[in-house]
Amino acid sequence: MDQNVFDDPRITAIGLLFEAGAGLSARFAAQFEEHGLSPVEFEVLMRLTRSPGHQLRMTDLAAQTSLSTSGVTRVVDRMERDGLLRRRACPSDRRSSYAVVTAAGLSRLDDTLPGHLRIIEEWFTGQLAPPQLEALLDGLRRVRDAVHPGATAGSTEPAPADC
Amino acid sequence: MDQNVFDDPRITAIGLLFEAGAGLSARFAAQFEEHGLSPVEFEVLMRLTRSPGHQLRMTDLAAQTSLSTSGVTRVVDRMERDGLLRRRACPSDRRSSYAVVTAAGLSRLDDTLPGHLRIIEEWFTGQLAPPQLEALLDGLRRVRDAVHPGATAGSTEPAPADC
DNA sequence: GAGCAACTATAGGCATAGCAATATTCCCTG
DNA sequence: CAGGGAATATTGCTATGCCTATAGTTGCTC
Repeated sequence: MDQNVFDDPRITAIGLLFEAGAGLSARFAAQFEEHGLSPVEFEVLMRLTRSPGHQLRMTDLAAQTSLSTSGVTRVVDRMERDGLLRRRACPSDRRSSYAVVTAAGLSRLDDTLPGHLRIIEEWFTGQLAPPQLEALLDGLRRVRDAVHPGATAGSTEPAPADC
Repeated sequence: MDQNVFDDPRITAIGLLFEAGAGLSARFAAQFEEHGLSPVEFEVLMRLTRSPGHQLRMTDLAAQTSLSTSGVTRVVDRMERDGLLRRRACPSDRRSSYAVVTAAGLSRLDDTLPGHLRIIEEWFTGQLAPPQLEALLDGLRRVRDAVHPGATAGSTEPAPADC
């Protein structure tokens, strides 16, 4: 085992990226919890709400989050039980069903977002001078586009209009 | 619900950070699996191996990873069963025990690291020109230091010499 | 030196999420 | 229009990790 590996600039770099992400994640999770949401539930709420009609097919929701389809089934189960979402059958394809954000879901997201944005600003974007931030984001964009797991909003084709 | 929220630069920024991280994580996980390691196991192996004596008390290991103490107990259980680690009692404090990397653990890490470094380079550091990368890392360092969960190597006081 | 609070590791119970299997539906091909 | 392969959502099983409780140890205070 070569001890020098730990000083490898690649190890340093990836360590920075993940430690920054972990620190932010922890703060996000704490704030989500104040509003009765888990990180995954918040993500689902965001993805659905930013989609046309505040809805998405289960499969598409899975593709846009880090969840598997069975994971989506279960998260939607929970959120439906809590009244944040409801399922709606797709009239044109009886295999598909849509997860739709309810008024309660929108309201919950409304309550949660201001604090969320405040945390992002306090611990991330506000830590850097504007040009520094731009440079950081440019780099991240580059990496994101390279590894792109297809998670960018709108990357999947819009759902059929009749659904 | 204000649709403009989704165009908020803070949302964009945090999205970039997390999508980049998620894409890299997925690739790492696939490569770890080729070597019979989970991401958490790799992290444990790294933290221990970079520590003096290739060992760390359970509590310190928990502090340096994203795991709780009970989580560490169980990961070390598995890795000990697989022969990658062993437990060693601390002679000066009978409450504590150390997780120590075995020869098999070092060898496993040796096998895994080259591919890991290759992935970092291919999808992260190699995606950017050197000055771009420096700018990105400067920004990340700034954010990391702000949110610092105390995970930086060597941040915890060195273990008593007799342990 | 007896009592007590803090610390350390572990075990039990619980929640979450992935994989594989399943049932249903769709669509294409002949 | 019949049949087979692909797609969709769900469920069972399993693995993982957190929270809480527990047992043992330490060190401080009186």
